[in-house]
Amino acid sequence: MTPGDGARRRPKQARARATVDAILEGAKIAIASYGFLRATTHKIASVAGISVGTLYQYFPDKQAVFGNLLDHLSDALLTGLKDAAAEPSLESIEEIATAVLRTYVGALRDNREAVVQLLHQRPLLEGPEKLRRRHALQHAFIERALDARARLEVDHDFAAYLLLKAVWAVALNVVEERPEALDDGRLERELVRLVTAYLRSAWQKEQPSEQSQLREVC
Amino acid sequence: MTPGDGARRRPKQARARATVDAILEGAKIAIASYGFLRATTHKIASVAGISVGTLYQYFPDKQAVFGNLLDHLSDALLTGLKDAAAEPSLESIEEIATAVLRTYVGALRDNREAVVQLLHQRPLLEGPEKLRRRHALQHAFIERALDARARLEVDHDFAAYLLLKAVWAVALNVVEERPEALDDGRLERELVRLVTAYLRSAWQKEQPSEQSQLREVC
Amino acid sequence: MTPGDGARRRPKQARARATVDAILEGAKIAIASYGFLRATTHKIASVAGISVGTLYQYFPDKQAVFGNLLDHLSDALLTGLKDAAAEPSLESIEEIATAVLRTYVGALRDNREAVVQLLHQRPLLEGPEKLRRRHALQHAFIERALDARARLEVDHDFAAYLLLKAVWAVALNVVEERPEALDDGRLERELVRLVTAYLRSAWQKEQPSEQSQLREVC
Amino acid sequence: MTPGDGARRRPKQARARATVDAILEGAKIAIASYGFLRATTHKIASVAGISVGTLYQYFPDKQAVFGNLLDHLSDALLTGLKDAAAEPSLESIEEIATAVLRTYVGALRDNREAVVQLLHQRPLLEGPEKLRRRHALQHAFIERALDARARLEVDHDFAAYLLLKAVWAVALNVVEERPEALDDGRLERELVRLVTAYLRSAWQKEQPSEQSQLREVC
DNA sequence: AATGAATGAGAATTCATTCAT
DNA sequence: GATGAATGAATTCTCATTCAT
Repeated sequence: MTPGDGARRRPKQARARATVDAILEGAKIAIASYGFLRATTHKIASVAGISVGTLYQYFPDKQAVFGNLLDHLSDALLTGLKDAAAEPSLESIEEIATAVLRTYVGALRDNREAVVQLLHQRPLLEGPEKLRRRHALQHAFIERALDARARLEVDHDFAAYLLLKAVWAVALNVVEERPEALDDGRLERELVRLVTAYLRSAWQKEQPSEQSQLREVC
Repeated sequence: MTPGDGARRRPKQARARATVDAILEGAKIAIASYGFLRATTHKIASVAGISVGTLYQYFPDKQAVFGNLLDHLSDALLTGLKDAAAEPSLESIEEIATAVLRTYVGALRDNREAVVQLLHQRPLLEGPEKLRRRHALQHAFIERALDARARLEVDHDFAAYLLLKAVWAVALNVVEERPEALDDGRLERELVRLVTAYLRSAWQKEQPSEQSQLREVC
Repeated sequence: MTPGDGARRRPKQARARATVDAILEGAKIAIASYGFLRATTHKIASVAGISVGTLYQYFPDKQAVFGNLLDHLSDALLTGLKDAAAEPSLESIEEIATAVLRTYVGALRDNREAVVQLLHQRPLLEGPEKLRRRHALQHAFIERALDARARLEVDHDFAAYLLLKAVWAVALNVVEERPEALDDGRLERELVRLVTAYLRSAWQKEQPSEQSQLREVC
Repeated sequence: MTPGDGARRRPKQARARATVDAILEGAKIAIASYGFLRATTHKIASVAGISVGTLYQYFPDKQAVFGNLLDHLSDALLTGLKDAAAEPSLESIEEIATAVLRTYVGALRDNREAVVQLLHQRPLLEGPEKLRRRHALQHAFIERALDARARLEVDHDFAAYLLLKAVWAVALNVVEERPEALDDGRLERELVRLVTAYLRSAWQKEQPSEQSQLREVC
């Protein structure tokens, strides 16, 4: 039911590597231009400047192309997030959230069209297993950040999940429907507010005060 | 690009109305059973207990069927929300948010499968115009609620948009991936927290205190 | 691995029945004209005077078309054989063999091209299960004939199998390569000789004499 | 319609000869492993341990590969048959038939999978011309054997043809469907019976007795 | 109004063959 | 000579839509 999405052949030569990149780039452009449903293998190949046959020499099927593209984009995003959160100078929740979300929003700005289309289709592209595994990554990362700094009333797993989905969806939809908010900083600012406010609100009550607590933890 | 989605004929007789309903119900079931991409017109008609030909007598094309179904679901939801929010006994933000979100989550629980599949496809089903218009409804409603009760630092439009998207996405994903949270009340509770925390945080600073302010407004 | 070959829909109307027949006829002609490997679904549909879509409305896939055609031809053949062998006036092995093989050869004469191509592909068209089951029919029939009339040194099952294959293959190849022998009676005569000689030779030794034995049995 | 099947280049060096052999062996294995239809040029090359390009340096097209493989197998078989029949100590029809068919069946046992798949496809692989020519070889041989030893009622050509086809088909089918009979000697024994009985039956009537006649001839 | 048979453009995928390196 | 990347025509199958009955 969930098709594999590994590359069909491990490209050994430089030309082959370039072709794989061209295909992924072609897929990104084709999705952006025609939309997910209209991005046929022939169009992808055509945009990539190759023939269908070549596409199928490197990917077992259409899903694999999108799957790989998704992997690429996700990886790029995740790497950015890790770097942003690892910055030791960050102290308050606001600071961390700001750094992380700035990266998030920035990554989105760069790919816009394709990302939006593609990411909206994740449930179709990947079986629940794959999906959960992929999320586990970003997830684990956020959860770890939470664990390190605070004790919440909610289980951290669900809090991380909720924030991830909320941020994700808002950002994704803004790209499509309110692109101006992507550029004028409103998206970033309000996402920071959303995340920060939620986390503060979930702080365990017995702790002295939000302010002192925060000082202590960070 | 965005096909029309009005019904082809305005059904005046009861029988015709029943047929339309059967088709919409069939579409919902077909989507739930086979997934969005595999819900063909033949399957819809078959589930509805009619023939394809008849389906096309009431709807100009497939998109119209899904469009109408989406309208139905949205309308039902919106009505529920309105009723929930109109309840005069509600006072604090928590109370209002709780009432509204309880309705939201409840509606989701009832339709699960179909709703998830269908709603995930909205960006594909409808052009941006339609989408924006549809949102405008729920939107306007929430915005109005905000206007009536508070002055935020952010423009109310964007705040409403952000909350709508966040709540929507979280709820939708939970149905698919964390169904237990749908039933044990966690989803509802945390959504309330998310919305309330965000709104409090966005409160304009010059206002005396959250509590007094709230009393005044409501 | 072995695709189903039942009809996709049970045709209710006369037109549908006619279409199914047209498809089978088209398949037969297409095979005869282009050969088995070149008989594409489009060619079959085209020869049948319909569109591909219609073909797929009645058969789940290409194999099913050939499978059904095979069934038809086999059934026709088998019926002929039964009738031929049931004739009560037949007494000696020669007479029975002659009657049966005349039917066999006659059936072959009528369909020639298509039959040959199609029957040569049986191992591809049908999984071993289906194949064995199909054979079981003709087989059981021959075996019964043997049982009724004689005791052989060999197990009747293998004798029947051997004769079936031998006769089948010779006849099939003659259609292709020595069509003249099909028409001038040589094929029929020599097949009778082959079958009769084999059976006589396999007669159990302890029996008095071939002649008397034969009288007795028949 | 029937593509050429000579080797593209006449390999003079030992290395080239080894490559050709590797390709033929690869084709045999590929057929045995994947079946005739799925034995692609890439698979053949891959199994042979070379690249597609190299394959096409030695064979003009795919058919040529199979054609050559068929030649090889046939030649090997024919040589075996000749040797078997040339044995001067053989006297009766039974003895000759036994010797020849033992070789036949033995050759089959050694190649099983590939042979079956390949030989079933002969009518597809080769035009009628080629087919007739190829048969002519085995054929001429058998016919000569007949001429040397007996006078039949039938023309020897047709008798040889019939026996060849019958034996061939039975043996081929047994490999697939009754492999046990290939190993326990039943196949061989009954084929001998079939051939011997047929030939005896076709003996010209005016001859004194089968036994004396046979002595005389051999 | 309803039916369901027919349509055919379009999509995914395969594989024999070529050719630049 | 060898390689393997690239090609693209050909094939199977799907499904939204039409239309004769």
